Amino acid sequence: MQADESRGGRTTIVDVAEAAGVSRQTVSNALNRPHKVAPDTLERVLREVERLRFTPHASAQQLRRQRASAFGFEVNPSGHRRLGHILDEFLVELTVSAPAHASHLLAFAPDPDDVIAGYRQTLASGLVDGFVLADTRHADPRPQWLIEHGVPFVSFGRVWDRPELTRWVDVDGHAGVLGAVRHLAASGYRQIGWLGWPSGSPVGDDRRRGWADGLAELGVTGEAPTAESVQDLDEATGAAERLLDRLGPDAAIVCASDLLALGALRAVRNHGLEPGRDVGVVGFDDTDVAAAMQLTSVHQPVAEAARIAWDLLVDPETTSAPVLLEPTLTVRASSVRDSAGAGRSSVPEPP
Amino acid sequence: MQADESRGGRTTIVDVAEAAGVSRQTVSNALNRPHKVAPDTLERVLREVERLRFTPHASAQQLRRQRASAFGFEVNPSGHRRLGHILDEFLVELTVSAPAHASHLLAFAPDPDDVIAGYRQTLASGLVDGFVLADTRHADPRPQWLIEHGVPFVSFGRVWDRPELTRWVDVDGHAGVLGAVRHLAASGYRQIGWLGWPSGSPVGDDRRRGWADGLAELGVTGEAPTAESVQDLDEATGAAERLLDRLGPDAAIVCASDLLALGALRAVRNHGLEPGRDVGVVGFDDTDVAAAMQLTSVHQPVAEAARIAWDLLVDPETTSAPVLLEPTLTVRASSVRDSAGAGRSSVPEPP
DNA sequence: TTGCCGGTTTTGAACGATCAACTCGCTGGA
DNA sequence: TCCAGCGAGTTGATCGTTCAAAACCGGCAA
Repeated sequence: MQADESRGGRTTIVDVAEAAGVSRQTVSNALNRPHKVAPDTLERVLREVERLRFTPHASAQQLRRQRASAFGFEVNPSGHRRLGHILDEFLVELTVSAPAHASHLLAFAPDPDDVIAGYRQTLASGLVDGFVLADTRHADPRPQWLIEHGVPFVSFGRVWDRPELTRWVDVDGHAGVLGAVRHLAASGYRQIGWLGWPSGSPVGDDRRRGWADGLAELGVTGEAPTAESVQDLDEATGAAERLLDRLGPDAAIVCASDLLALGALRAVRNHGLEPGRDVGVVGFDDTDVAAAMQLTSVHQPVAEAARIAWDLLVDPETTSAPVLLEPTLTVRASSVRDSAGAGRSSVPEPP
Repeated sequence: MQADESRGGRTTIVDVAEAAGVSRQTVSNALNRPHKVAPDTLERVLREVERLRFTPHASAQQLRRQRASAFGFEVNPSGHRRLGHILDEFLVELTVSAPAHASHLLAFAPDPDDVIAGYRQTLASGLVDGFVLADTRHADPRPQWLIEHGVPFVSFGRVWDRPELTRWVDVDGHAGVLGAVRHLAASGYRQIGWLGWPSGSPVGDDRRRGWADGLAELGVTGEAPTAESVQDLDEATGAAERLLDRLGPDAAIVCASDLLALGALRAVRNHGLEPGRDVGVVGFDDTDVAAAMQLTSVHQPVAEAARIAWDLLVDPETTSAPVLLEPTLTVRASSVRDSAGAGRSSVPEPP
């Protein structure tokens, strides 16, 4: 059929060049620097590119350009998997927006005993130009190492230990919880307690401050009831029960996570009360579990975070300021007081 | 320090060769065909590889070998996201076992309007050698296209339309549900109903057959009560309520998914009954939601499936038979009749 | 005529690895 | 004595692309 594929397997830039009657470099220019090619030549070349369905060989480009146009994303085996799948979702959204930045994403799983080695290895193989960090821990060794070695990266989540860094996107947990408090107050709940993680976790502390500032805004002074629990359902249930004992009627509980909120729901039930009608409950992350339990929850704009992460990574000049995204509140039955038709909620569910 | 990096940036095979006093090809052989290198030379070369922390440049290898040692995995934006994250988990486990097969995984998100184009493009770029399919739909165009173009692939999930294919791993839904039926019978539930998807979905039909065969094994004859619902919580709840009306005391409901099971739990509550003690409920997939709701559920061995997928993909000769994995049952309160500390470890109520 | 200019296109080299063919020294059978 | 055969190691070519520099070319001023 086509003399072009005479060489065998794949269609290369040379096949296109011959078909269009130009040199390989002109084809390359047509694709990468169209302004350097005469208009009619350009059209002819692009027509052949189209016709032959030419796709440049990525490895050859990477080798010559000394750039992979790819970034690494660390995934972890099921062990330290939390309730909810915010990070899975973030990975998916990163992948979706990758082509818009002429890049792709490489998932990799470093050895838990030496995470840095995994990063070093992946980088040295030339498969990636940099990394997208997520789930930034306290005393996280990764930012330090990456900076020392001049490796580009962005982080989903502030780099708490190094406030001078600006290359991150995060969701404003403080604002999210503050919004939840306002919503509860507007819905008529009279007392609003906090069920959070033990202090020391930067994310948890930030969310808690949102709650405290919300109360201040409402004019509440003095000690407000709080309880603490680690990320475990039974423990959260117990903590929530103790919290309930200290709350008056028409109270609500704002929680640092959906798992804690689930514990709160159970505690409310155990007290013979009904979530929503008797006690408001709000969670954080808007996970599947929240949807299934009709739990009002703070929703993170993950897709937007992913897009911004790419911007920061690929066009570092244009977007240099750190970005703090505003979460939204997904309102469901657990924070609605007049639950007509209890058990079947009137709140529309997201898919 | 080291004369090796005189050339500048990265450490190449030539640097290692000079340091070890051999030619580049010998270094290559030492790494790829150690048996072709004399023992003492081998040791000397490997020592230098270690010392200089040499990592071969993946693009260069890929270009020369005409092989990417990478496989594509399709991810989809949040739209058609289902309850549970089996596929996210599968992706993670694939990534974890990738290095064991000297490969890696590339996530990509095809245009939903022309999925095949995404596959063609990804393949043509030379970034991958083949694909891992998951979530094989009915009348799925992908296997057809891949076969026609001689592209290697495995599938997580049988390729239902083409029974002659053998390149897949799957979890035996039939056996999983059968095991659930046995468990329920052994736990003392006297009547076991089925809450499934409308027939026509191969996965759902397979699971349903597991239930039917379980009943047959127990000696149940005649019509047993079933109900159908699409994957939607409210609809599932309604279907389960109708099913409950037709079940006697000490009954149990086996469901085709955790979402359906969640509907069943709500229906049980709406009838003033308690899951587990009064009505057994079993779901499928053992998602976060199941764990949170104390729902007994059929658990898929995802990590094992991922490992086998790599085997089938990378060493096609050694493992040629299709593999059907046995799921396990994660037993929780929703299928335990004597809920001793009721309220604590028992099933939380949905609102 | 010559020289130079700017836009356009082509040619040689290189990215870093592996494949294929070759060299070298040695052994052993005819 | 000769040379086929073998193990160990080397060298040249190559994968497909882009960079850098050179070549081409019509036009226009000197």
